[in-house]
Amino acid sequence: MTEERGSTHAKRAAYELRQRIVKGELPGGTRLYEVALADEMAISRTPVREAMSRLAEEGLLERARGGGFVVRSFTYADMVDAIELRGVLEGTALRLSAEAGVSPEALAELSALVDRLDQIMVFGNDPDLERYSELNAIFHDALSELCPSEIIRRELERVKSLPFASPSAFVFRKRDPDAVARSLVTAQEQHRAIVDALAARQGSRVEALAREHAGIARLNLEAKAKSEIDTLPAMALIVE
Amino acid sequence: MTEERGSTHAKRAAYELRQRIVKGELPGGTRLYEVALADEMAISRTPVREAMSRLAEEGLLERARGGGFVVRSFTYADMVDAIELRGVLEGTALRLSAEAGVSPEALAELSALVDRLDQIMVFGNDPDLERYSELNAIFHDALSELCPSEIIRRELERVKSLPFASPSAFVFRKRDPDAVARSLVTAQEQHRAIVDALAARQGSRVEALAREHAGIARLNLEAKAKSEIDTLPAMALIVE
DNA sequence: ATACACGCCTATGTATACAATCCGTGGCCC
DNA sequence: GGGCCACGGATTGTATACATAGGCGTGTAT
Repeated sequence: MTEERGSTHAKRAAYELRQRIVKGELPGGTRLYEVALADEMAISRTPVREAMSRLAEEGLLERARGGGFVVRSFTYADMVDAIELRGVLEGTALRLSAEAGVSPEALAELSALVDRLDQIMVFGNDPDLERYSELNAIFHDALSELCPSEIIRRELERVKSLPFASPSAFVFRKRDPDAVARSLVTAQEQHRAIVDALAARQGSRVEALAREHAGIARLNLEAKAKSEIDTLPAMALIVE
Repeated sequence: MTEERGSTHAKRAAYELRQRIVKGELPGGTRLYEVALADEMAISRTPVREAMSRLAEEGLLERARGGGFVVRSFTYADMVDAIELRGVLEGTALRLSAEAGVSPEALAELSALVDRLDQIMVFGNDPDLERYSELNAIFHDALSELCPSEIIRRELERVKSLPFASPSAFVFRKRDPDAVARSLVTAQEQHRAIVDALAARQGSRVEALAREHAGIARLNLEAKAKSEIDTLPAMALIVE
Protein backbone atom coordinates (compact mmCIF):
# COMPACT_ATOMS: atom_id res chain seq x y z
CA MET A 1 0.00 0.00 0.00
CA THR A 2 3.01 2.31 0.23
CA GLU A 3 3.43 3.29 -3.40
CA GLU A 4 5.16 6.38 -4.66
CA ARG A 5 2.56 7.63 -7.14
CA GLY A 6 0.60 9.63 -4.66
CA SER A 7 -0.38 8.71 -1.19
CA THR A 8 -4.06 8.08 -1.66
CA HIS A 9 -6.05 5.57 -3.66
CA ALA A 10 -7.71 8.41 -5.50
CA LYS A 11 -4.40 9.85 -6.69
CA ARG A 12 -3.11 6.48 -7.77
CA ALA A 13 -6.35 5.75 -9.58
CA ALA A 14 -6.12 9.12 -11.34
CA TYR A 15 -2.57 8.35 -12.40
CA GLU A 16 -3.54 4.90 -13.64
CA LEU A 17 -6.52 6.20 -15.61
CA ARG A 18 -4.49 9.04 -17.08
CA GLN A 19 -1.92 6.58 -18.33
CA ARG A 20 -4.53 4.36 -19.89
CA ILE A 21 -6.19 7.27 -21.63
CA VAL A 22 -2.97 8.73 -23.00
CA LYS A 23 -1.82 5.33 -24.20
CA GLY A 24 -5.08 4.93 -26.05
CA GLU A 25 -6.24 1.92 -24.08
CA LEU A 26 -9.32 3.95 -23.25
CA PRO A 27 -10.17 5.66 -26.52
CA GLY A 28 -12.21 8.85 -26.76
CA GLY A 29 -15.89 8.31 -26.23
CA THR A 30 -15.40 5.38 -23.88
CA ARG A 31 -17.78 5.48 -20.97
CA LEU A 32 -16.14 4.79 -17.63
CA TYR A 33 -18.08 2.60 -15.24
CA GLU A 34 -17.31 3.13 -11.60
CA VAL A 35 -17.88 -0.44 -10.47
CA ALA A 36 -15.82 -2.01 -13.23
CA LEU A 37 -12.87 0.30 -12.58
CA ALA A 38 -13.12 -0.06 -8.83
CA ASP A 39 -13.11 -3.79 -9.33
CA GLU A 40 -10.04 -3.80 -11.57
CA MET A 41 -8.07 -1.60 -9.22
CA ALA A 42 -9.32 -3.43 -6.15
CA ILE A 43 -10.57 -0.27 -4.48
CA SER A 44 -14.04 1.06 -3.79
CA ARG A 45 -16.11 3.36 -5.96
CA THR A 46 -15.40 6.41 -3.83
CA PRO A 47 -11.76 6.98 -4.81
CA VAL A 48 -12.62 6.07 -8.41
CA ARG A 49 -15.17 8.86 -8.52
CA GLU A 50 -12.64 11.19 -6.97
CA ALA A 51 -10.07 10.23 -9.60
CA MET A 52 -12.52 10.80 -12.43
CA SER A 53 -13.36 14.21 -11.01
CA ARG A 54 -9.71 15.17 -11.08
CA LEU A 55 -9.31 14.00 -14.66
CA ALA A 56 -12.37 16.00 -15.62
CA GLU A 57 -10.67 19.06 -14.15
CA GLU A 58 -7.66 18.30 -16.32
CA GLY A 59 -9.86 18.07 -19.38
CA LEU A 60 -9.27 14.40 -20.14
CA LEU A 61 -12.79 13.34 -19.15
CA GLU A 62 -16.18 14.89 -19.64
CA ARG A 63 -19.24 14.54 -17.49
CA ALA A 64 -21.84 12.56 -19.40
CA ARG A 65 -25.47 13.61 -19.42
CA GLY A 66 -27.35 11.54 -16.93
CA GLY A 67 -24.25 11.13 -14.81
CA GLY A 68 -20.94 9.39 -15.15
CA PHE A 69 -17.88 10.22 -17.20
CA VAL A 70 -16.73 9.68 -20.77
CA VAL A 71 -13.20 9.87 -22.15
CA ARG A 72 -12.92 13.09 -24.08
CA SER A 73 -12.56 12.71 -27.83
CA PHE A 74 -9.95 14.61 -29.79
CA THR A 75 -10.05 14.77 -33.54
CA TYR A 76 -7.12 15.65 -35.74
CA ALA A 77 -8.58 19.14 -36.12
CA ASP A 78 -8.70 19.46 -32.34
CA MET A 79 -4.99 18.74 -32.13
CA VAL A 80 -4.23 21.42 -34.70
CA ASP A 81 -6.47 23.88 -32.86
CA ALA A 82 -4.88 23.08 -29.50
CA ILE A 83 -1.44 23.84 -30.94
CA GLU A 84 -2.78 27.09 -32.34
CA LEU A 85 -4.26 27.92 -28.95
CA ARG A 86 -0.99 27.13 -27.23
CA GLY A 87 0.77 29.53 -29.61
CA VAL A 88 -1.75 32.26 -28.89
CA LEU A 89 -1.45 31.85 -25.12
CA GLU A 90 2.34 31.61 -25.15
CA GLY A 91 2.35 34.71 -27.31
CA THR A 92 0.13 36.59 -24.89
CA ALA A 93 2.15 35.43 -21.88
CA LEU A 94 5.39 36.55 -23.54
CA ARG A 95 3.95 39.87 -24.66
CA LEU A 96 2.95 40.64 -21.08
CA SER A 97 6.37 39.52 -19.88
CA ALA A 98 8.09 41.77 -22.39
CA GLU A 99 5.89 44.72 -21.48
CA ALA A 100 6.56 44.19 -17.79
CA GLY A 101 10.27 43.71 -18.40
CA VAL A 102 12.39 40.64 -17.79
CA SER A 103 15.30 40.62 -15.35
CA PRO A 104 18.84 40.24 -16.74
CA GLU A 105 19.26 37.08 -14.67
CA ALA A 106 16.22 35.47 -16.23
CA LEU A 107 17.39 36.48 -19.70
CA ALA A 108 20.81 34.96 -19.03
CA GLU A 109 19.21 31.75 -17.90
CA LEU A 110 17.08 31.56 -21.03
CA SER A 111 20.10 32.29 -23.16
CA ALA A 112 22.01 29.50 -21.47
CA LEU A 113 19.19 27.08 -22.18
CA VAL A 114 19.24 28.00 -25.86
CA ASP A 115 23.02 27.45 -25.86
CA ARG A 116 22.55 24.00 -24.44
CA LEU A 117 19.98 23.23 -27.11
CA ASP A 118 22.53 24.41 -29.69
CA GLN A 119 25.11 22.04 -28.31
CA ILE A 120 22.82 19.09 -28.83
CA MET A 121 22.46 20.02 -32.47
CA VAL A 122 26.19 20.49 -32.98
CA PHE A 123 26.68 16.77 -32.92
CA GLY A 124 25.26 16.92 -36.36
CA ASN A 125 23.50 14.27 -38.30
CA ASP A 126 22.09 12.40 -35.39
CA PRO A 127 21.07 14.79 -32.66
CA ASP A 128 19.83 13.32 -29.40
CA LEU A 129 16.18 14.13 -29.93
CA GLU A 130 15.17 12.69 -26.60
CA ARG A 131 17.45 15.13 -24.84
CA TYR A 132 16.47 17.99 -27.13
CA SER A 133 12.82 17.40 -26.43
CA GLU A 134 13.44 17.42 -22.69
CA LEU A 135 15.48 20.62 -22.72
CA ASN A 136 12.99 22.23 -25.06
CA ALA A 137 10.24 21.55 -22.52
CA ILE A 138 12.39 23.13 -19.80
CA PHE A 139 12.97 26.18 -21.97
CA HIS A 140 9.26 26.60 -22.63
CA ASP A 141 8.47 26.17 -18.96
CA ALA A 142 11.00 28.86 -18.14
CA LEU A 143 9.24 31.12 -20.63
CA SER A 144 5.83 30.70 -19.05
CA GLU A 145 7.26 31.31 -15.60
CA LEU A 146 8.18 34.81 -16.70
CA CYS A 147 4.56 35.76 -17.17
CA PRO A 148 3.46 38.27 -14.55
CA SER A 149 -0.15 37.14 -14.78
CA GLU A 150 -1.02 33.98 -12.93
CA ILE A 151 -4.40 33.80 -14.68
CA ILE A 152 -2.78 33.58 -18.08
CA ARG A 153 0.07 31.35 -16.95
CA ARG A 154 -2.45 28.94 -15.53
CA GLU A 155 -4.49 28.71 -18.73
CA LEU A 156 -1.29 28.18 -20.70
CA GLU A 157 -0.23 25.35 -18.40
CA ARG A 158 -3.68 23.86 -18.77
CA VAL A 159 -3.43 23.74 -22.54
CA LYS A 160 0.15 22.45 -22.43
CA SER A 161 -1.03 19.57 -20.28
CA LEU A 162 -2.83 18.12 -23.29
CA PRO A 163 -0.29 15.58 -24.50
CA PHE A 164 -0.36 16.70 -28.12
CA ALA A 165 -0.28 20.43 -27.39
CA SER A 166 2.89 20.43 -25.34
CA PRO A 167 5.83 22.20 -26.98
CA SER A 168 7.79 18.96 -27.22
CA ALA A 169 5.05 16.66 -28.38
CA PHE A 170 6.27 16.43 -31.96
CA VAL A 171 10.00 16.72 -31.72
CA PHE A 172 10.61 13.23 -32.99
CA ARG A 173 12.40 11.42 -35.70
CA LYS A 174 10.78 11.80 -39.06
CA ARG A 175 11.34 9.76 -42.18
CA ASP A 176 13.50 12.50 -43.59
CA PRO A 177 16.50 13.28 -41.30
CA ASP A 178 17.26 16.45 -43.27
CA ALA A 179 13.80 17.76 -42.59
CA VAL A 180 14.31 17.14 -38.88
CA ALA A 181 17.59 19.05 -38.89
CA ARG A 182 16.02 21.95 -40.77
CA SER A 183 13.08 22.22 -38.43
CA LEU A 184 15.41 22.21 -35.42
CA VAL A 185 17.49 25.00 -36.95
CA THR A 186 14.38 27.06 -37.53
CA ALA A 187 13.13 26.37 -34.03
CA GLN A 188 16.44 27.43 -32.52
CA GLU A 189 16.48 30.65 -34.52
CA GLN A 190 13.04 31.39 -33.16
CA HIS A 191 14.16 30.57 -29.62
CA ARG A 192 17.00 33.11 -29.97
CA ALA A 193 14.69 35.67 -31.49
CA ILE A 194 12.23 35.23 -28.63
CA VAL A 195 14.94 35.87 -26.03
CA ASP A 196 16.15 38.90 -28.02
CA ALA A 197 12.68 40.32 -28.28
CA LEU A 198 12.13 39.84 -24.56
CA ALA A 199 15.37 41.67 -23.83
CA ALA A 200 14.32 44.53 -26.09
CA ARG A 201 10.84 44.59 -24.55
CA GLN A 202 9.30 44.10 -27.97
CA GLY A 203 5.92 42.76 -26.88
CA SER A 204 4.21 42.61 -30.23
CA ARG A 205 7.21 40.96 -31.89
CA VAL A 206 7.61 38.32 -29.23
CA GLU A 207 3.90 37.52 -29.51
CA ALA A 208 4.19 36.99 -33.25
CA LEU A 209 7.30 34.88 -32.80
CA ALA A 210 5.60 32.61 -30.29
CA ARG A 211 2.71 32.01 -32.64
CA GLU A 212 5.00 31.27 -35.53
CA HIS A 213 7.02 28.99 -33.31
CA ALA A 214 3.93 26.95 -32.49
CA GLY A 215 3.47 26.65 -36.23
CA ILE A 216 6.48 24.31 -36.33
CA ALA A 217 4.68 21.91 -34.04
CA ARG A 218 1.69 22.07 -36.37
CA LEU A 219 3.84 21.30 -39.39
CA ASN A 220 5.44 18.37 -37.62
CA LEU A 221 2.02 17.10 -36.67
CA GLU A 222 0.82 17.39 -40.25
CA ALA A 223 3.90 15.67 -41.63
CA LYS A 224 3.52 12.91 -39.12
CA ALA A 225 -0.19 12.43 -39.47
CA LYS A 226 0.28 11.30 -43.03
CA SER A 227 2.78 8.57 -42.36
CA GLU A 228 3.24 7.40 -38.83
CA ILE A 229 -0.07 8.02 -37.25
CA ASP A 230 0.06 4.93 -35.07
CA THR A 231 3.62 5.16 -33.87
CA LEU A 232 3.31 8.20 -31.61
CA PRO A 233 2.01 8.02 -28.08
CA ALA A 234 0.14 11.30 -28.38
CA MET A 235 -1.59 10.11 -31.53
CA ALA A 236 -3.38 7.42 -29.59
CA LEU A 237 -5.84 10.07 -28.49
CA ILE A 238 -7.19 10.70 -31.95
CA VAL A 239 -10.72 9.55 -32.48
CA GLU A 240 -12.33 11.17 -35.48
CA MET B 1 -36.85 18.12 -1.91
CA THR B 2 -38.29 18.94 -5.31
CA GLU B 3 -36.35 22.07 -6.20
CA GLU B 4 -35.78 23.41 -9.65
CA ARG B 5 -32.04 24.09 -9.52
CA GLY B 6 -30.87 20.70 -10.64
CA SER B 7 -32.22 17.33 -9.82
CA THR B 8 -29.52 16.07 -7.50
CA HIS B 9 -28.24 17.21 -4.15
CA ALA B 10 -24.80 17.65 -5.65
CA LYS B 11 -26.05 20.06 -8.32
CA ARG B 12 -28.08 22.04 -5.85
CA ALA B 13 -25.13 22.22 -3.49
CA ALA B 14 -22.91 23.40 -6.34
CA TYR B 15 -25.45 26.10 -7.19
CA GLU B 16 -25.73 27.18 -3.58
CA LEU B 17 -21.98 27.34 -3.09
CA ARG B 18 -21.47 29.20 -6.36
CA GLN B 19 -23.96 31.82 -5.26
CA ARG B 20 -22.28 32.26 -1.91
CA ILE B 21 -18.87 32.60 -3.48
CA VAL B 22 -19.96 35.10 -6.12
CA LYS B 23 -21.84 37.14 -3.54
CA GLY B 24 -18.69 37.29 -1.46
CA GLU B 25 -20.16 35.45 1.51
CA LEU B 26 -17.30 33.00 1.08
CA PRO B 27 -14.31 35.24 0.35
CA GLY B 28 -11.20 34.06 -1.46
CA GLY B 29 -8.94 31.94 0.67
CA THR B 30 -11.78 30.52 2.74
CA ARG B 31 -11.35 26.86 3.42
CA LEU B 32 -14.48 24.82 2.87
CA TYR B 33 -15.19 22.13 5.41
CA GLU B 34 -17.22 19.21 4.18
CA VAL B 35 -19.00 18.46 7.44
CA ALA B 36 -19.96 22.05 8.15
CA LEU B 37 -21.39 22.56 4.68
CA ALA B 38 -23.15 19.19 4.68
CA ASP B 39 -24.66 20.16 8.00
CA GLU B 40 -25.90 23.56 6.83
CA MET B 41 -27.45 22.11 3.71
CA ALA B 42 -28.82 19.10 5.53
CA ILE B 43 -27.21 16.62 3.17
CA SER B 44 -24.31 14.22 3.57
CA ARG B 45 -20.67 14.82 2.78
CA THR B 46 -20.78 12.88 -0.46
CA PRO B 47 -22.78 15.35 -2.57
CA VAL B 48 -20.87 18.22 -0.96
CA ARG B 49 -17.59 16.76 -2.20
CA GLU B 50 -19.13 16.26 -5.60
CA ALA B 51 -20.27 19.90 -5.67
CA MET B 52 -16.83 21.17 -4.67
CA SER B 53 -15.24 19.11 -7.40
CA ARG B 54 -17.54 20.70 -9.97
CA LEU B 55 -16.72 24.19 -8.75
CA ALA B 56 -13.03 23.33 -8.97
CA GLU B 57 -13.60 22.47 -12.64
CA GLU B 58 -15.19 25.87 -13.08
CA GLY B 59 -12.18 27.51 -11.50
CA LEU B 60 -13.96 28.92 -8.45
CA LEU B 61 -12.29 26.53 -6.01
CA GLU B 62 -8.79 25.15 -5.71
CA ARG B 63 -7.68 21.88 -4.20
CA ALA B 64 -5.74 22.63 -1.04
CA ARG B 65 -2.53 20.82 -0.28
CA GLY B 66 -3.24 17.99 2.09
CA GLY B 67 -6.79 17.67 0.78
CA GLY B 68 -9.90 19.77 0.83
CA PHE B 69 -10.85 22.87 -1.11
CA VAL B 70 -10.26 26.59 -0.78
CA VAL B 71 -12.16 29.43 -2.42
CA ARG B 72 -9.96 30.80 -5.16
CA SER B 73 -8.63 34.30 -4.57
CA PHE B 74 -8.79 36.95 -7.24
CA THR B 75 -6.86 40.15 -6.94
CA TYR B 76 -7.65 43.31 -8.83
CA ALA B 77 -4.76 42.48 -11.18
CA ASP B 78 -6.30 39.07 -11.81
CA MET B 79 -9.52 40.70 -12.93
CA VAL B 80 -7.66 42.92 -15.36
CA ASP B 81 -5.72 39.94 -16.68
CA ALA B 82 -8.84 37.84 -17.08
CA ILE B 83 -10.41 40.57 -19.19
CA GLU B 84 -7.24 40.74 -21.28
CA LEU B 85 -7.35 36.98 -21.68
CA ARG B 86 -10.97 37.08 -22.71
CA GLY B 87 -10.11 39.63 -25.37
CA VAL B 88 -7.27 37.47 -26.68
CA LEU B 89 -9.45 34.37 -26.85
CA GLU B 90 -12.41 36.17 -28.40
CA GLY B 91 -9.98 37.64 -30.91
CA THR B 92 -8.59 34.23 -31.79
CA ALA B 93 -12.05 32.68 -32.04
CA LEU B 94 -13.20 35.47 -34.34
CA ARG B 95 -10.06 35.33 -36.45
CA LEU B 96 -10.62 31.63 -37.06
CA SER B 97 -14.29 32.30 -37.79
CA ALA B 98 -13.37 35.00 -40.31
CA GLU B 99 -10.78 32.78 -41.97
CA ALA B 100 -13.27 29.91 -42.21
CA GLY B 101 -16.00 32.23 -43.45
CA VAL B 102 -19.30 33.10 -41.80
CA SER B 103 -22.65 32.31 -43.44
CA PRO B 104 -24.83 35.23 -44.59
CA GLU B 105 -27.59 34.02 -42.25
CA ALA B 106 -25.29 34.21 -39.24
CA LEU B 107 -24.08 37.66 -40.30
CA ALA B 108 -27.68 38.85 -40.65
CA GLU B 109 -28.48 37.55 -37.19
CA LEU B 110 -25.49 39.35 -35.69
CA SER B 111 -26.43 42.52 -37.51
CA ALA B 112 -29.96 42.28 -36.14
CA LEU B 113 -28.59 41.94 -32.62
CA VAL B 114 -26.48 45.07 -33.06
CA ASP B 115 -29.59 46.88 -34.33
CA ARG B 116 -31.50 45.90 -31.25
CA LEU B 117 -28.66 47.16 -29.08
CA ASP B 118 -28.83 50.44 -31.01
CA GLN B 119 -32.52 50.74 -30.30
CA ILE B 120 -31.90 50.55 -26.59
CA MET B 121 -29.49 53.46 -26.84
CA VAL B 122 -31.85 55.54 -28.94
CA PHE B 123 -33.94 56.30 -25.90
CA GLY B 124 -31.18 58.60 -25.03
CA ASN B 125 -30.20 59.87 -21.67
CA ASP B 126 -31.36 56.91 -19.68
CA PRO B 127 -30.75 53.70 -21.58
CA ASP B 128 -32.02 50.46 -20.05
CA LEU B 129 -28.63 49.13 -19.00
CA GLU B 130 -30.10 45.93 -17.65
CA ARG B 131 -31.53 45.13 -21.04
CA TYR B 132 -28.39 46.29 -22.83
CA SER B 133 -26.25 44.05 -20.69
CA GLU B 134 -28.46 41.06 -21.40
CA LEU B 135 -28.51 41.61 -25.17
CA ASN B 136 -24.79 42.28 -25.15
CA ALA B 137 -24.22 38.88 -23.57
CA ILE B 138 -26.40 37.25 -26.24
CA PHE B 139 -24.42 39.01 -28.95
CA HIS B 140 -21.11 37.83 -27.52
CA ASP B 141 -22.45 34.31 -27.18
CA ALA B 142 -23.49 34.38 -30.80
CA LEU B 143 -19.96 35.43 -31.70
CA SER B 144 -18.32 32.54 -29.91
CA GLU B 145 -20.74 30.09 -31.48
CA LEU B 146 -19.30 31.01 -34.86
CA CYS B 147 -15.91 29.62 -33.95
CA PRO B 148 -15.15 26.47 -35.92
CA SER B 149 -12.83 25.16 -33.22
CA GLU B 150 -14.50 23.58 -30.24
CA ILE B 151 -11.23 23.58 -28.31
CA ILE B 152 -10.96 27.34 -28.52
CA ARG B 153 -14.65 27.96 -28.03
CA ARG B 154 -14.51 25.89 -24.87
CA GLU B 155 -11.58 27.82 -23.38
CA LEU B 156 -13.33 31.07 -24.20
CA GLU B 157 -16.51 29.93 -22.47
CA ARG B 158 -14.42 28.86 -19.52
CA VAL B 159 -12.90 32.31 -19.12
CA LYS B 160 -16.24 34.05 -19.67
CA SER B 161 -17.69 32.03 -16.83
CA LEU B 162 -15.59 34.03 -14.38
CA PRO B 163 -18.10 36.61 -13.22
CA PHE B 164 -15.83 39.59 -13.75
CA ALA B 165 -14.52 38.47 -17.15
CA SER B 166 -17.89 38.13 -18.85
CA PRO B 167 -18.50 40.70 -21.57
CA SER B 168 -21.36 42.25 -19.63
CA ALA B 169 -19.80 42.32 -16.21
CA PHE B 170 -19.17 46.05 -16.19
CA VAL B 171 -21.98 47.53 -18.19
CA PHE B 172 -23.42 49.42 -15.28
CA ARG B 173 -24.33 52.86 -14.22
CA LYS B 174 -21.37 55.01 -13.44
CA ARG B 175 -21.29 58.27 -11.58
CA ASP B 176 -20.97 60.11 -14.85
CA PRO B 177 -23.93 59.36 -17.17
CA ASP B 178 -22.17 60.99 -20.11
CA ALA B 179 -19.25 58.62 -19.72
CA VAL B 180 -21.67 55.69 -19.83
CA ALA B 181 -23.25 56.96 -23.03
CA ARG B 182 -19.87 57.49 -24.64
CA SER B 183 -18.61 54.06 -23.75
CA LEU B 184 -21.79 52.49 -25.15
CA VAL B 185 -21.38 54.40 -28.40
CA THR B 186 -17.79 53.18 -28.71
CA ALA B 187 -18.80 49.64 -27.91
CA GLN B 188 -21.52 49.70 -30.53
CA GLU B 189 -19.13 51.02 -33.17
CA GLN B 190 -16.85 48.14 -32.35
CA HIS B 191 -19.72 45.67 -32.54
CA ARG B 192 -20.54 46.92 -36.03
CA ALA B 193 -16.89 46.84 -37.04
CA ILE B 194 -16.58 43.25 -35.84
CA VAL B 195 -19.55 42.15 -37.93
CA ASP B 196 -18.15 44.04 -40.93
CA ALA B 197 -14.74 42.47 -40.53
CA LEU B 198 -16.28 39.03 -40.27
CA ALA B 199 -18.25 39.63 -43.45
CA ALA B 200 -15.08 40.73 -45.23
CA ARG B 201 -13.14 37.77 -43.83
CA GLN B 202 -10.60 40.13 -42.30
CA GLY B 203 -9.17 37.79 -39.67
CA SER B 204 -6.40 39.97 -38.38
CA ARG B 205 -8.64 43.02 -38.17
CA VAL B 206 -11.39 41.24 -36.31
CA GLU B 207 -8.84 39.89 -33.85
CA ALA B 208 -7.52 43.38 -33.12
CA LEU B 209 -11.07 44.70 -32.78
CA ALA B 210 -11.99 42.03 -30.27
CA ARG B 211 -8.98 42.86 -28.12
CA GLU B 212 -9.71 46.53 -28.24
CA HIS B 213 -13.33 45.83 -27.43
CA ALA B 214 -12.32 43.96 -24.28
CA GLY B 215 -10.35 47.07 -23.41
CA ILE B 216 -13.65 48.88 -22.74
CA ALA B 217 -14.47 46.38 -20.04
CA ARG B 218 -11.06 47.01 -18.52
CA LEU B 219 -11.62 50.77 -18.54
CA ASN B 220 -15.00 50.35 -16.90
CA LEU B 221 -13.46 48.14 -14.28
CA GLU B 222 -10.74 50.68 -13.58
CA ALA B 223 -13.20 53.56 -13.38
CA LYS B 224 -15.36 51.59 -11.04
CA ALA B 225 -12.63 50.24 -8.85
CA LYS B 226 -11.85 53.74 -7.70
CA SER B 227 -15.29 54.67 -6.53
CA GLU B 228 -17.84 51.96 -6.11
CA ILE B 229 -15.81 48.96 -5.28
CA ASP B 230 -18.37 47.53 -2.88
CA THR B 231 -21.49 48.08 -4.90
CA LEU B 232 -20.89 45.55 -7.66
CA PRO B 233 -21.64 41.89 -7.27
CA ALA B 234 -18.56 40.83 -9.23
CA MET B 235 -16.33 42.96 -7.05
CA ALA B 236 -17.15 40.81 -4.07
CA LEU B 237 -14.59 38.33 -5.37
CA ILE B 238 -11.66 40.67 -4.88
CA VAL B 239 -9.36 39.67 -2.09
CA GLU B 240 -6.19 41.63 -1.79
C1' DA C 1 13.58 27.89 28.93
C1' DT C 2 13.48 25.36 24.93
C1' DA C 3 13.01 21.38 22.23
C1' DC C 4 11.21 17.11 21.25
C1' DA C 5 7.82 13.63 21.51
C1' DC C 6 3.50 11.81 22.37
C1' DG C 7 -1.32 11.80 21.97
C1' DC C 8 -5.65 13.65 20.97
C1' DC C 9 -8.69 15.98 17.95
C1' DT C 10 -10.30 17.26 13.63
C1' DA C 11 -10.78 16.77 8.84
C1' DT C 12 -10.44 14.19 4.90
C1' DG C 13 -9.99 9.35 2.75
C1' DT C 14 -12.32 4.93 2.01
C1' DA C 15 -15.69 1.22 2.09
C1' DT C 16 -20.18 -0.25 1.72
C1' DA C 17 -25.22 -0.49 1.92
C1' DC C 18 -29.20 1.40 0.22
C1' DA C 19 -31.94 4.75 -2.77
C1' DA C 20 -33.18 6.79 -6.93
C1' DT C 21 -32.85 7.33 -11.67
C1' DC C 22 -32.33 6.30 -16.35
C1' DC C 23 -32.61 3.50 -20.31
C1' DG C 24 -33.86 -0.34 -22.84
C1' DT C 25 -37.19 -3.86 -23.73
C1' DG C 26 -41.25 -6.20 -24.02
C1' DG C 27 -46.01 -6.42 -24.10
C1' DC C 28 -50.41 -4.62 -24.59
C1' DC C 29 -53.76 -1.59 -26.31
C1' DC C 30 -55.44 1.32 -29.78
C1' DG D 1 -48.55 -2.08 -37.14
C1' DG D 2 -47.17 1.50 -34.30
C1' DG D 3 -46.98 3.89 -30.14
C1' DC D 4 -47.20 4.12 -25.30
C1' DC D 5 -46.76 2.35 -20.74
C1' DA D 6 -44.77 -0.43 -17.39
C1' DC D 7 -41.33 -3.13 -15.58
C1' DG D 8 -36.57 -4.54 -14.66
C1' DG D 9 -31.74 -4.34 -14.65
C1' DA D 10 -27.78 -1.67 -14.65
C1' DT D 11 -25.48 2.49 -13.00
C1' DT D 12 -24.95 6.44 -10.53
C1' DG D 13 -26.53 9.23 -6.27
C1' DT D 14 -26.54 9.46 -1.23
C1' DA D 15 -25.88 8.33 3.56
C1' DT D 16 -23.08 6.70 7.04
C1' DA D 17 -19.57 4.26 9.62
C1' DC D 18 -14.96 3.55 10.09
C1' DA D 19 -9.87 4.43 8.89
C1' DT D 20 -6.10 7.40 8.63
C1' DA D 21 -3.36 11.27 8.52
C1' DG D 22 -1.92 15.74 9.83
C1' DG D 23 -1.73 19.55 13.08
C1' DC D 24 -1.66 21.48 17.54
C1' DG D 25 -1.12 21.55 22.27
C1' DT D 26 0.77 19.83 26.33
C1' DG D 27 3.91 17.57 28.97
C1' DT D 28 8.41 16.22 30.24
C1' DA D 29 13.24 15.95 29.95
C1' DT D 30 17.51 18.11 29.18
